[in-house]
Amino acid sequence: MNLRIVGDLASFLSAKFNVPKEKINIQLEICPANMEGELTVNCFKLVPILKSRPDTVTDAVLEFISSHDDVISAGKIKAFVNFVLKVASLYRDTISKPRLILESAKFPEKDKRRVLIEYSAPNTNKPLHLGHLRNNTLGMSLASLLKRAGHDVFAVNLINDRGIHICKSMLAYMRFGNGDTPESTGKKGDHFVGDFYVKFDQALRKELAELREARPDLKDKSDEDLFALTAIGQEAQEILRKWENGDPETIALWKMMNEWVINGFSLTYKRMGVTFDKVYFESDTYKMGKDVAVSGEKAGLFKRRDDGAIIADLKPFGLTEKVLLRSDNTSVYITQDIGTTLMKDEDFHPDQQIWVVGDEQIHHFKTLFAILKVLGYKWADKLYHLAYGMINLPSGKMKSREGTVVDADNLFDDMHELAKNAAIERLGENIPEDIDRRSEMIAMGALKFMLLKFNPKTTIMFDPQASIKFEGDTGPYVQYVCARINSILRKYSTEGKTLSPEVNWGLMETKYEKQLAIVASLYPEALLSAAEKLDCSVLVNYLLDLAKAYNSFYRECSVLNAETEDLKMARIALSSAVRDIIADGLKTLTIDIPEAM
RNA sequence: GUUCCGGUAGCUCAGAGGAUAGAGCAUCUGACUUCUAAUCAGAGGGUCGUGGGUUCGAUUCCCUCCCGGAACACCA
Repeated sequence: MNLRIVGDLASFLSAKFNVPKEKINIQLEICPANMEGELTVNCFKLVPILKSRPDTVTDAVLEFISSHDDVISAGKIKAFVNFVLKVASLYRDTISKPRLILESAKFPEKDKRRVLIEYSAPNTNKPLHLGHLRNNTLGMSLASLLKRAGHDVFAVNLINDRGIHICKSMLAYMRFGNGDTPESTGKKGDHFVGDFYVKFDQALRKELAELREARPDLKDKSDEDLFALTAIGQEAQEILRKWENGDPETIALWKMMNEWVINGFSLTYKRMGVTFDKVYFESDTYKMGKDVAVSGEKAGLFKRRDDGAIIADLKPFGLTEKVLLRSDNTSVYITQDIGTTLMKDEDFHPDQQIWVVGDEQIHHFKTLFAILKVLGYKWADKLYHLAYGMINLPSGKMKSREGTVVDADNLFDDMHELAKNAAIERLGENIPEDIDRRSEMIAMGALKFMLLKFNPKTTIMFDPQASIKFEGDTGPYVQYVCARINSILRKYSTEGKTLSPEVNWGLMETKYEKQLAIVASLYPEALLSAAEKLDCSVLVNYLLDLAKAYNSFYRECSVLNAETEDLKMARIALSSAVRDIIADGLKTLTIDIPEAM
């Protein structure tokens, strides 16, 4: 919102209190509904800047505002100055230049950065579930948001395609596969492989039970401890060894099964709209970072322990010692992450790297960032772990063993079906040809919106009965506003009329119209605040506010049946501007909008 | 044990020094011969986990404690 009166007030206060104008940052607020006025200056916030008493500041602000040309009325309550703008001034400074609003939702050129976002990072042993959907949605929407705000953004995926987990699926396939393939069974590749992972787990649990039966002394050991004592566990580890030694048969099976899974993932990604600038595979990167550990030790940055292991001392960072290279010269998880971080830096030269990874890895990333600081990389303090919370079900945590995991593809299908049924119910006889396309946009919009509405770090509760909604604070609620406006614009153009460049904005005098104009003009603040905080929920909640303001306006102020042709024109211009802003916002969040609903 | 995150309406969540703490859902009332009711208007519903402190002012910042979750590997 760029009101003339704000700049004028800053000049006035600057002169009166002898404070440089640049220091006077006035954030106008929307006046609470139960107060007299439309806009508010919170004078408490100016007190420290102007180094004066609240009363003095408030009186000065009130004096200036009430005598300003743009103002109809003003008053103060405590240290709040509430005022009402002249209608023409309000529109002049807000919605009458919609293109300007959209254009100013961008960081200035000098703040432009190169940002690299890594997200998704799936394991290739089973299909994606709701937790992955939160990751993917957060990652792709954040990438899109930062791009929209003016940064150069690169998104990468690091697929975890090697390790014991895929060996488990391979072993189960060797045992129970009968040479089936996704093609021969008609199953999506990731689900096909995931089923074998489940079969492995079932066989393992059977062996674990037998082992505990036969060896009472092991009864209290954890599954992890006993894994290497089971025949099936040993066999899986043998496959991992063969893989590491490049055994051709093992490699061939591994390649085949990974391809199945990744083909399956790409269908899910496509449906969500997930894309990457580059995809890394852990099978290529898992040995990286060793040389950094070694050269870091030579440079005196890391220590060599008596047994030969290389260790980073992170006590200055409030952390403990961390092994980077074992005494047998093999690397650990974090060593690999050091390597891939450096590789991504080489590949993209970003100013900032962001990882979208669950909050259970907060400690890991603190450690990683500390090590990179020890290594002296100047960009190390810009690294950011977007740590998001888990998703719980009413029954508690999602557990694959208990079959309570919400499968991504199934969820998509369920939501699509529900959206379609809801549409058919509303449309009655007139089922449009593109009903499936529409239902898909509504379903995916509802899902993404739901996942983005919460602050990323909160643990969220997903109740299928309650969370799958198309009414209230949802994506479809916002989409629906666009559909309504589209409908108005369609009807208007079939009247043979086009939007006039001459709009008399000042004709719109109701509180609904003015409120809508004010909220709409706050779009740049919302978008940039979301980008600055790396938090899409800021933008989501803004779009809900704007959609609400439009729906109130819609009910109270008829557009096509406005009293005069000029008023109709003005309301159409207002509606059109709101539609463009909402469309821009939803697109920024990677949410599509159906033309009609 | 240490560290981190959370505790706000019946439920799911916003608010992060400022006005009488908000939204959606659920419950109840009202509004479709009207530009799309996936909508709108209204009602009820709160000791902002507890106890202290900081100040003009604290749900917000600091400390105590209680409750829930997570992390603290030579696992990934």
